[in-house]
Amino acid sequence: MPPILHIDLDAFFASCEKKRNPELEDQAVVICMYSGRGKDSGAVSAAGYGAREYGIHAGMPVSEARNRAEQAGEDIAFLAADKDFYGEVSRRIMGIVEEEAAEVEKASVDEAYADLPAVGSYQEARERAERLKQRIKAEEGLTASIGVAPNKLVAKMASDRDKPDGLTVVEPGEVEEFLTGMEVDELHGVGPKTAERLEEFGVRTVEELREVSRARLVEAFGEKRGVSLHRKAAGNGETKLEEQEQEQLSRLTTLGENTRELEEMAPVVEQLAEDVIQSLEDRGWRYSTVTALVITTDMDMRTRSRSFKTAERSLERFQDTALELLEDFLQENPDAVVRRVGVRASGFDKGGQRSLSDF
DNA sequence: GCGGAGATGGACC
DNA sequence: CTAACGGGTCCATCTCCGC
Repeated sequence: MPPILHIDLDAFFASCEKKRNPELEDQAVVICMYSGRGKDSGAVSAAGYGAREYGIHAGMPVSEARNRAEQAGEDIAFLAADKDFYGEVSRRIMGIVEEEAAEVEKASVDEAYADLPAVGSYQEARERAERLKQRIKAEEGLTASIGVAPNKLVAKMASDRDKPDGLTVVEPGEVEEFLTGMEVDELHGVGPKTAERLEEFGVRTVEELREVSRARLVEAFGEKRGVSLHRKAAGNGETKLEEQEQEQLSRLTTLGENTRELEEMAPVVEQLAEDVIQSLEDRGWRYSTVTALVITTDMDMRTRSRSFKTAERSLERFQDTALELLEDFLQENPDAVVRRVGVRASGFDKGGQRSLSDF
């Protein structure tokens, strides 16, 4: 089995900011997504290693992160996320990866799987991975952690083993040993909910999971998830790299204030729809399904969607449909109060037909 | 049974 | 007030419906 690499850029957003502003070099950094409500309303998008020491992590409310920073008495920099900038840095680094690899699958802005041209051994793969790390450091000033393993699942977990600036090689014969002692939620794709359900089975570790029969897992989790859990426990992962096709495109925002007045949400929804349609137009895609997304004040996400028989590209059609769906939702949920709204396009027709401006 | 559509939930970054 | 809370994507499951 030829080795697969998983490249993970360390504390990527924080590292991008430090690179842009060297004064931050020795400071703990927190990257935030602000909602625009209060001064600290928002969530932590990413925390640099310095900030993680104080228990600050992605997904945490900014206000809580501020409390922790204060308690620690540490001067931590809180910065607003600049996704466009991170995207640019990402593109350049992915370019380096593409030069060093035979095939690359970008998994997110800061992660990629890669497969190497004609490597004969894991030793050789290790050397190539070292070289890739060095190039990223020399050319972009960022460190990466790399996992090398027989499949994507193990490569991903291996890149996580030694961070930052790590390199972990797991040869085929070492997979079992690598997984030994791990808790189930350390398996990529097994989150808190699944871990909790497994605990009811008396399963906490990967070794314990491996002892559960495939049939029982399927019975408890359904066909796909059951089989997938069974495979994961054995360190059996996908070996094929393929760039995943985008299948949906959404925009979501937090309202100035909670409301259930359609008129207050309408301009926001129309703007979000415009953004989505613009993106589709840039790509030359048409949509056939429109979804209205609502996050209520209790943070519950609700959706309403409608599909058309043929793919559309009209902005008005999209806006009108989204607003109708939103209206339906409000009518069916007289107690719901809306905090955030969003729209989504899916069911793409990426085929030939381009917009008129292309002719 | 099998498909598509629609709604929801889990997971990850 | 009994906590606080972004934006985005993918995948799986369940239900319903027409066939």
